[in-house]
Amino acid sequence: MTRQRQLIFDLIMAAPEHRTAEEIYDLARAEMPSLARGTVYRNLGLLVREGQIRKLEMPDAPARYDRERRPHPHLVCERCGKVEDLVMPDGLLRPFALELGEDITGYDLKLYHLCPVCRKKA
Amino acid sequence: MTRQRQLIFDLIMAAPEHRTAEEIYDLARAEMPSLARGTVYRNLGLLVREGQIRKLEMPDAPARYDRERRPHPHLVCERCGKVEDLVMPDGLLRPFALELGEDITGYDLKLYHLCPVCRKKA
DNA sequence: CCGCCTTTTAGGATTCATTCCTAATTTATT
DNA sequence: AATAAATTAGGAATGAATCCTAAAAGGCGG
Repeated sequence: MTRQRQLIFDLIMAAPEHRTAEEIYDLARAEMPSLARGTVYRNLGLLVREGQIRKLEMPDAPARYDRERRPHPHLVCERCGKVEDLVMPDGLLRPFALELGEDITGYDLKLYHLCPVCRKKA
Repeated sequence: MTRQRQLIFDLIMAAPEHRTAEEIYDLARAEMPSLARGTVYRNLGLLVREGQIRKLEMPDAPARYDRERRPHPHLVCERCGKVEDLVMPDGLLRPFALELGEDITGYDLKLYHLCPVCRKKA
């Protein structure tokens, strides 16, 4: 566990925001100006593979990273891309499990809306 | 409506596969060798904006295009990326509508599994 | 069918997120 | 502290997608 990996991990764990790699890079460089962009990407990938954090693919935008490791749906603003965590209601995917035979290994559920800030602008 | 746009549209409508832009480009060039890659991307974007087809963003892979315009969930093989359409059970998202106040503008639901071909290999 | 205006195309350059490369440094181990 | 293994900085490379421009095609009114 290197200083740079620790820093990246801490930054993600410190706040509920779903940041992009670039945002994490900028934040981290405020504390460690020599940090390389590639190091951020490599460690994010590593943390995801270890199951410590989650990667959130965003349509037509860079991926975001989520400190919450348990699977859950997301509410995404279709204008600005802001992301909020949602709670998965019990048994919501049951109809699919019944149809497909329980061999679902994961899911990705995004709901789109206009966040209050973007609604006001429009 | 140009020959190239018609060709791209026809190729998507002709088969249920969820192809990438590159696959569509290859198929189209078999019939029209002078077709430019940019023309494929531009027309796919155009067809999506018109609501004629749907764009499916795929994790760590190029986007795929779906001839079915009505919103619906997808079953995705986490190994090879093959995509199948699913039927959305009535009222599945109701719990969220109740919680969030009906202002959901769209959704994206992907279920991941291993397709039979990839299961056999593993 | 003809000219005129608008849209679209081919082809290549460009962008942007992300990955890869290598020598130098850091971390972990003995 | 010495050595082996892993990681870093920095920049080059990749790949999907977009953008640019001059040339070609569509589409219309006559």
